[in-house]
Amino acid sequence: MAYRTTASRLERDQVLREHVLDCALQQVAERGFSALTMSGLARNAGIATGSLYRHFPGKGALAADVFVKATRIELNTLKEQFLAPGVASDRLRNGIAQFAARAWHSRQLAYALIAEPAEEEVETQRLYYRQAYATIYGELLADGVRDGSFLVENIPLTAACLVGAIAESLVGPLSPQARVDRESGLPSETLEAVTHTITRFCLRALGAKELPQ
Amino acid sequence: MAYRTTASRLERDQVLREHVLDCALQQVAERGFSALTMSGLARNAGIATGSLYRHFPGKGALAADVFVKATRIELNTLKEQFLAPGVASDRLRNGIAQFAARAWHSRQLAYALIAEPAEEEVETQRLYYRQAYATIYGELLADGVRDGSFLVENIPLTAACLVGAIAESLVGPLSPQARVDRESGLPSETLEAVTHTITRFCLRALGAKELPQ
DNA sequence: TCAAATAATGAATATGGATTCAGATCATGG
DNA sequence: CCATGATCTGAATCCATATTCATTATTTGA
Repeated sequence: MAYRTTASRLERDQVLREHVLDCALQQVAERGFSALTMSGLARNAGIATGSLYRHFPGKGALAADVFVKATRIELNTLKEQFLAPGVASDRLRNGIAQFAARAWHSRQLAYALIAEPAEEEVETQRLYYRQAYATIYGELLADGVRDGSFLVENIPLTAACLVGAIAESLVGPLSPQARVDRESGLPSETLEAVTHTITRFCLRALGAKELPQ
Repeated sequence: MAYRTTASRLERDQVLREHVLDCALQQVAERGFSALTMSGLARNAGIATGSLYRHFPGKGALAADVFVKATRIELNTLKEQFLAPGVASDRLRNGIAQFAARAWHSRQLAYALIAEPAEEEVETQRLYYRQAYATIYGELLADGVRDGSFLVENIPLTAACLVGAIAESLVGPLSPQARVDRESGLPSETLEAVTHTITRFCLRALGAKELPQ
């Protein structure tokens, strides 16, 4: 007998799989999900088209894996801020600032993760992870109600409002960057100004006492 | 010579075109853009597939027309509320209540118009009309700043936040209806409760003095 | 009513990328 | 260094709709 599934083989498989995912993520970060084709990705990753199917059951699953890999990072980064010590309003402020900065510097990726039309499997994950976002916002709101930072009645729905406001204003079609890109080449609003406005909007909406400035 | 483009012919063409659009809109309202196929629509409208191409250059243009037809109605309905007499905060309240009620009662259509992935041409129009929404929100905000209802610095960005918060909480994956549909069959939150929470969120975010209740 | 011009028909074709698979290549144990 | 079987390859195939177009039906003016 020959060619048993040895440890080093599994290891190499795992490495190759990650390599493919990395290439795919790079493509998505540069040109969005619409630019992710199996043949293009294979070329990019230095393997044959058919070989992709040894690692992923199909394109939908591959795209979903890319989505999950990237989104988990964002979610965990935000969660870290939200779980830090301090009053809830400060934690929200920091979370928004960080999220905004990350989106600002990888706009195409942010758009792909939050809003770009994609495979059914990606939409399913998007649904799931939006819930996850809403949940951590909701937990922060609950903390804030307890520590007196916020005054909120319907926490889940309010969390949804927060997610929507932040997503739309940062990476949606109404974001300052999108507006500038399409209209004239005028200098965009600064990240600082945008962060300030969004933060103020959110804190006020939650009934926070102390506002920035 | 024969068969000049007579008035009655143009009239009939126009009527047929509207009939096709109505059928298409019905399909979209019932099952979303993903269920809109040329052959299906033709069957539905009682004409041949090829005949669709006498009225529309292609599927993308047709879908975009459906989108525009439906969205214009929503936009104008909202604009009417916003242009009514009274203080800005009241007008916003009424506008949100009406928008929420309409979305609540035609959820699939609302989702199709606001969030469903669709043809490139539809996305283009979506972009345009989101700007249009943001613009009328922005005008209302300007009014509100003048009449003392609101305290807002960056009007365009704040308008984007409003659009995002309302869209996400009403028709996005985080909306109460979506949450209930997927999880248990528990009775959904009422339209009134949802409207109340969203209104409160928005008014507070704008620095409005008097809140509901 | 007829001939000319236009519109309607729907089966056949085009399209564009995902998926497959027969053959080539490679890793392993003996 | 061979035999075995897993893996890799990429051109061929599939697939689901959008689109076309030769043919048939309608409309119009004379």
